[in-house]
Amino acid sequence: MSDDVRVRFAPSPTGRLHIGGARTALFNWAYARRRGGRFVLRVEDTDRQRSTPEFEQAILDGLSWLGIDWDEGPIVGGDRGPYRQSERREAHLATAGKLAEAGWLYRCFCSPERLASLREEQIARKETAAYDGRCRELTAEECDGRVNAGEAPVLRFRVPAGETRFSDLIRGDVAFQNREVDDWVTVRADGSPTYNFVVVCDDAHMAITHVIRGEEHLTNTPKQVLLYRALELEVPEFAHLPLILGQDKKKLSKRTGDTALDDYKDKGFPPEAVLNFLSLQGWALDGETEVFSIDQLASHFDVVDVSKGGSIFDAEKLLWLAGQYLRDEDLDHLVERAGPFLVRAGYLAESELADRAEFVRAAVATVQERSRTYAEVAEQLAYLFVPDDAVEYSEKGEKNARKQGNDALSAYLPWLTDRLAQRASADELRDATKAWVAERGDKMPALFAPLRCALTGAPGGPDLFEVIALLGPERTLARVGAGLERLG
RNA sequence: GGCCCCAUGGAGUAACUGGUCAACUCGUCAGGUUCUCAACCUGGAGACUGGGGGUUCGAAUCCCCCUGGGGUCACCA
Repeated sequence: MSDDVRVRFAPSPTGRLHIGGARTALFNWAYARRRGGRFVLRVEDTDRQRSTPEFEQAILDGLSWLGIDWDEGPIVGGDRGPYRQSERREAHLATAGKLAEAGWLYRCFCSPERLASLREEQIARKETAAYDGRCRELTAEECDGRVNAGEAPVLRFRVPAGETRFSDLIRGDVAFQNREVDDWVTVRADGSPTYNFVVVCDDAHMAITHVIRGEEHLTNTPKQVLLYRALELEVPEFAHLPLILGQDKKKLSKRTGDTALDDYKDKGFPPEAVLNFLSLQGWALDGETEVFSIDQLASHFDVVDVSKGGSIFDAEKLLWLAGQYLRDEDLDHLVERAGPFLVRAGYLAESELADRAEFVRAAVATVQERSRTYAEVAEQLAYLFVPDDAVEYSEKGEKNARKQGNDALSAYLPWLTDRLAQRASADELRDATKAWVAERGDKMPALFAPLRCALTGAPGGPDLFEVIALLGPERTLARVGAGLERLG
């Protein structure tokens, strides 16, 4: 039934939330919303060495930052918990017991060393590396004897002959020969259950109807399908999402760029833009609309529309999208988001954000249309927060200035001093200045290039009269004075 | 290497169940606008839909082969 769709996102808290994981979560979420189903969050923290509460928190925070909420899982609870895998150990072992009883599991005493050399040999012979079944037919007596002698066996799944096929919502029918699927370990020698085993236990327990995950799990699927059947459970629908690739066309990894969602948060990307971008990796709303909200995603998304091929992560397009969102933000909202970046850059103290609110607001307003991230907002305002005699002249800015010479600027200084004393408004000053330049028979850049360099050091930027308004008369004149010397 | 998956301009995608010039967005190039940068506007280049065979009146869409790329082969998840 379409109305009891249940999907899940099952990250392991062994690192920060990966950009690919974030998209997997997003597509699961969107599918649940579209179908009126439930989105379950399950934390797979069974690798106790590597799992930490901090990473778990970071992952939850990452999802929240994007605007993804979950109906069941950590914090919110639910009646099919616990949602932390480590807390489900008993249920896992009970299921293992049941399976063993039914004859699906057998004890294996092969040493890791034997398995390793077996693998090597098989690879050398160009065969599929798989367990050879040496312990498959041991009798109960033999096994008990070895256990009493102190050997600790693993429990392997007895893969039947034949083939396993399943239908993938994105890829269609997929078939694997069972002989290619080895008798994999379900319970380790120390009694802990393995990943492929617990995934099925948990997905079944949580009544997951659609398993939507990354393509790297495609080869795990036959093992899991076999397990569902052995357990006499209904097999869920599967959908394997194409991978997000780096510039090298390989699975996105740290080598090829920022892979953690946090990196984009830290770099000041609007979360809406990141979410929008992620949606576009493997999916399109209608083939025309590029910029859309999370609500539009939720009302249009369907996994069957996801494309099969992996997509290369294009940072340029993400930046473009970021700019779309940032320019569209309400100024107060933008100030709120960009403020922390001004503080982080060391331009302002936290308290000044409030104390100098009007100034900050006016400053941010000047760069909104030319910024794509909050970090860029701060970056472009850097010139405001340096001493007037130490404005950093960019190479290009200075070159532009020197090309024009100092004549216009030095003549302008006394004129400007006078105007500023009369408290001319930005608009008045702009008009008057242009008239003044024209009267001298100069081209506009003759004055503006050196003036811009003196005031901001940059080759381009906001309207200079807005800059002057931000700096105020005193600092403006100080900078022009300093500029005349430095450029002379 | 075995197995599995995939393949539309540089990138992301579209093209209903095969049907006129393969569409949109990013990027790129040129011009306009601006003191300038960005934004914005206009225009352009860029794909014989990886290659080769079929099926068909007709294929990016169906079939086969090849090539290329990726994923995966643990007592990690």
